[in-house]
Amino acid sequence: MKLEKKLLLLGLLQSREMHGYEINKLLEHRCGIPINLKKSNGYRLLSKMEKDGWITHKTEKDGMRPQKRVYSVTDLGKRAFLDLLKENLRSFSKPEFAGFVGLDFMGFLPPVEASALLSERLELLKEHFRSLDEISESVRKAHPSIEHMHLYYSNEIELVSDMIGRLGEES
Amino acid sequence: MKLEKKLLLLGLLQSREMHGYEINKLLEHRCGIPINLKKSNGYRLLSKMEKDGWITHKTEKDGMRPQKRVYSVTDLGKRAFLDLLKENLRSFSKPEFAGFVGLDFMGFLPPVEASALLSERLELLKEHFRSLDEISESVRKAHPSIEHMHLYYSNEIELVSDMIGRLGEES
DNA sequence: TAGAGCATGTAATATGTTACATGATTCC
DNA sequence: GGAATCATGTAACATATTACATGCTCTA
Repeated sequence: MKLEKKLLLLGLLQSREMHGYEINKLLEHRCGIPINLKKSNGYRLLSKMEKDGWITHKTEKDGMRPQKRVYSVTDLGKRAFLDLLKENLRSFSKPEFAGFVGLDFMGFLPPVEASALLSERLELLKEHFRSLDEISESVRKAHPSIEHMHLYYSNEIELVSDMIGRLGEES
Repeated sequence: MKLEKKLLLLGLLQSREMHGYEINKLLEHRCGIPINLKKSNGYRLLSKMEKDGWITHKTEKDGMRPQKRVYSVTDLGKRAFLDLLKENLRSFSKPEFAGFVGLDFMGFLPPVEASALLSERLELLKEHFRSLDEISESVRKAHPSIEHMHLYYSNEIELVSDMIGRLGEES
């Protein structure tokens, strides 16, 4: 996972220079970003990459606001970025579907209960889907990952709906 | 993630008693299991769950083979299992798609190169898909998670193929 | 007789999260 | 005047992987 997080940070910093807080804000809501990056982990990775010479920072100050460390990617970092990028495109990393584990054990619950629980889940899924769906056409065009996730969630919604339907027939 | 791993272990142990090595063998190849569980982590979780009173073991020995610790789920463990199961069905945990991160940065590479890398990836994807596909109809019927993953991979293959196609037109 | 498999784990390391700390500023 | 936001991080903890250790048995 770590490598993908570095790849993401290097990619973002190459589109424009940013400081830690700014990146964190960007990723915090992150409905359209395929991985999770928490605040303190973000800062840690930036420090690590700076120590490794992949990025450098200059200190900036706007008026009376706290100092910021504005990072930019070094030549070494750009080479590292390309290596990470190639590796990422070339290889296939099995995603983990933690939420699927329970599906195989639904038989342990009465169908009515399982159905109710899956309906709760369906609502959450739909809500998340809508947030992806609201992303503008132009942004999505430039971000194939969002298109991917969009399709994933629409299928997931269909599958869960079907399951609920089948549970209804059983009871 | 940890909770899903415990859920999985408890579920497996309720279908039949097993020892650590056996569970690990089962999950090691795991083309049809939605999460990863490495050997030493498996042993660790079993110890933890035993310490918490969720499972117990009896020691068995077949002939001259090493002793085994055969685990079974306690009443407390069964209750914990049901709680974990309900929580898993009810909630929606965003999967992370580490492999998608690079897709948004393809523009940093010449289309021909990106296309070649994605073709490598496509082969790996197809190979994995075939291994899922070989799972028998009856096993898949009993494991909705496999059906889910199966659909996921077939879509993923299509998307990556399309991308390669589009990159071909660009160059 | 060498290597794979059976069976258990520990130790060291890597990775990630949560809660906490700080101190100014801006908004209500 | 109090809460939210800006901005940085550290410390403690939680989780997971890798490499290593042990020692027996079965197979080629």
